[in-house]
Amino acid sequence: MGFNQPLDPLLHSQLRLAVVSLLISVETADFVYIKEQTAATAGNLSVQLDKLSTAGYIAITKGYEGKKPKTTCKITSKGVDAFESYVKTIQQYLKP
Amino acid sequence: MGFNQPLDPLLHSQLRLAVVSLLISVETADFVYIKEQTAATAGNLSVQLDKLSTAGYIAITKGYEGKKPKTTCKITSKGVDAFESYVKTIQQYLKP
DNA sequence: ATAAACTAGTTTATAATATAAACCTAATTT
DNA sequence: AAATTAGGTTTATATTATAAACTAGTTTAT
Repeated sequence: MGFNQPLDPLLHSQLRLAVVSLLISVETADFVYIKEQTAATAGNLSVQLDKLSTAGYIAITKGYEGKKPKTTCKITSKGVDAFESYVKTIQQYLKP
Repeated sequence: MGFNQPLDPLLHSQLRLAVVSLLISVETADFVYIKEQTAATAGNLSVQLDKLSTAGYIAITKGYEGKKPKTTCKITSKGVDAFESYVKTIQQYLKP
């Protein structure tokens, strides 16, 4: 219980935290929906989804809905673990 | 109550959040103590204290203890407000 | 008394991040 | 068929965080 426990840098980013938080609550969401909910720009979202995916925090599936491309995201168990751990850690900063 | 409310970028930094959180709990602390508690490097701490001070979130007093320089920090009411607001905002990301 | 090491920081340089702007491909509308 | 829209990705730039190097002075050892 101090002020020196590291906060997972992958989650300590407004947009990535919002994405993971959203995915935890809905379990699956597509690019456009996430973009709307987080009010992010498409470019930024694309980059941050990539990072979360590379880290294994989310799984990205690319497919089509009719003729339109559709990118679907789902949180992984690793992502859930990381989020829960992040929450515990930052809570210590919030109520000391 | 969504995933798009901005987190004060001044507080959404591990070290600055730790500093402000610490100062809220102790009311006054010197450079060396903050450095120990947060396990920060002196350079990083110096920069981040400066930013918090410039923003008016903390007040920095430079004096001497005997012959040694002593930098003392204290949170301001603006800093308290900002911290409380930050806590409320990030809580919405943490328990959606 | 002087060199070596230590304290308390600051400044500067570098690496990492976030963001926006520009771009791409295909589909739809006019 | 030209322009617009949808769904993204890539690239360039600005901001941030961090460490490394440096400054100024003090204490300790020689």
